[in-house]
Amino acid sequence: MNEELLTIGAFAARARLSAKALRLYDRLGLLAPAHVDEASGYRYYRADQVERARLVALLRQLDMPLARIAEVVGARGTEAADLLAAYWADVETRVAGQRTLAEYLRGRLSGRSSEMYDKFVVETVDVPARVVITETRHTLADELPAWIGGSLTRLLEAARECGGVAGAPFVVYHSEVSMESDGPAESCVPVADEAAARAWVEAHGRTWATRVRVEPAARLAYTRITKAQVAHPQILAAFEAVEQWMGREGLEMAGPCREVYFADWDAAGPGDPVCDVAFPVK
Amino acid sequence: MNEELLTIGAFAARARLSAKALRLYDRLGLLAPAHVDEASGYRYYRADQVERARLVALLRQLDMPLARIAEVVGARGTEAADLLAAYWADVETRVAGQRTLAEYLRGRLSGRSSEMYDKFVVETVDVPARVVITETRHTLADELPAWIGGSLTRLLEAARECGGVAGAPFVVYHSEVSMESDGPAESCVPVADEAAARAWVEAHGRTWATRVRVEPAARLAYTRITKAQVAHPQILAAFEAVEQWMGREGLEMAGPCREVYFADWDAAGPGDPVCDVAFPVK
DNA sequence: GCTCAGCCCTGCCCCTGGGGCAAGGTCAAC
DNA sequence: GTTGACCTTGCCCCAGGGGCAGGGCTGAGC
Repeated sequence: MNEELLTIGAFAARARLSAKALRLYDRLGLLAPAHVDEASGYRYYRADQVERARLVALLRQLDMPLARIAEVVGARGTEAADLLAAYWADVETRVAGQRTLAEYLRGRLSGRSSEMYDKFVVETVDVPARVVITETRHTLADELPAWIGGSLTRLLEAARECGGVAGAPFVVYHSEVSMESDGPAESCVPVADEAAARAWVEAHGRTWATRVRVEPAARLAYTRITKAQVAHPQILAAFEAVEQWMGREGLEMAGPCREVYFADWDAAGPGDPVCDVAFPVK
Repeated sequence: MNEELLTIGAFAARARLSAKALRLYDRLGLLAPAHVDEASGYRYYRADQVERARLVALLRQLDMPLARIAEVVGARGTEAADLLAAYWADVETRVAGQRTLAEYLRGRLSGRSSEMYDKFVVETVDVPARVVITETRHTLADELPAWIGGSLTRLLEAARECGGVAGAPFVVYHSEVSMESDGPAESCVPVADEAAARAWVEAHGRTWATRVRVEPAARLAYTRITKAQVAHPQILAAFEAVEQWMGREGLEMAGPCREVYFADWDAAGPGDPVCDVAFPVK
């Protein structure tokens, strides 16, 4: 070899990685040694592989999964920078949500209820019985926003042929929707004309399993949240706050929780109120 | 039972947790069922345990380890809020460091070297040979700042009896110090009087394995960083930047890397320059 | 050429926080 | 009494390695 080859230990020291990690990366095809002795199995690395190994090590410092690291180090040109930027934007989004939740929990654990009221103002409102057209689906939390968007768009369009939209669209969670549990969730749009709705569903409702039902009158305990708060996990703080408030007020839950979208989602900024997180109470 | 007991499935639904998770929390003692049927092994929970379970679920949304969650839910009064605040502050610190590193890497991967120069200006300086008193220790990255602080404090005090401090203290990394690899690192304080230093070490140097040596003259490639940048993992960006610069300039590494602390650490603010990240070059 | 320390190899079990499945026991409604 | 939904334990799986055991390789000194 005219190029000096490094043993795994020497290479590990230069790359700021452990030999164990290098063997793993070899097995995963992320960083293969330049040469492997067939008889002994010894791995030998070229000095110019240090740069790639260093990059892997630095990306691991960002807790990037090895699969995504493989994409980054395999990308050409500015694509690698774009992949990194996308990954880091995801991290920042997640941390921002967790930050909101942490602030809420800190207030709750400290027992200073004034801080809680600062964060979530809970009130009640009576809503009459209404006819709604609905779609129901099992989905996980990460796909929920996309499904809600599509579903409400379809229902709002259909509502025009059912006497028009007669109230704010809402989504009912018949069971928990989280990263593990998949609901079901039911998106609902109130319409003015029940007969027209039943006719429309009869004619067009098969594609998305659209149904018509009467949402009974209820008293709702709710808190108003902003567009930025409508996401996991920070929205859990709002649900929690309403439930805590119900407990303090001695109100019992009378049905599944829901999110009421009373504003134009697309036109709203992150800080604008767009949604009420609500529970039916007795 | 006058209190209605919930089966694990019903309890899981109310608590927004999986039955699997509840069994794990039971085994870890984090959330024991109110009653376990001896014959069947069935777990039964009281409705008032939902609150604790919800809290666990929310803390898990913050990626808090179960061991720390156990501390939080077991704490009384405002202690729980303090533990949460401490945990979240750790997270924010870590993410802030990763954010800095991510920004550096994005600039590097995008290939726009101007951005790199914006972030790290690398220069060279010639330093003469000097007599230093040193302490050497194996330590991991998380304990490194505490050790550096204590060690340099001790050495600066000792230096007063060795003719005084004759230059900026520095720390030499003879091998990688990270979360996995433990160095060794060597803290050094230049002193004016070699004979006095050797006498002092002879008399008092056993406690901390203090030694005296001559640091040879060298040309250093270095970049200046702020107090906020002196932490893992973001400081790795500075080391990387200097090495990249050396590669472009055709300079070869001539010894172990080091951090030179030229300013008063305690008096500096997060944005003040306090440290040079340096490599000896040929 | 021999020896011995220091590398290196593979393989196995460990960690966290569960998910998923199989085999079998229970419970409640019909 | 049956049936189907629910519950139990136990085992294997994931990432991203750490740590150790048992054995092979290599190179420097003699």
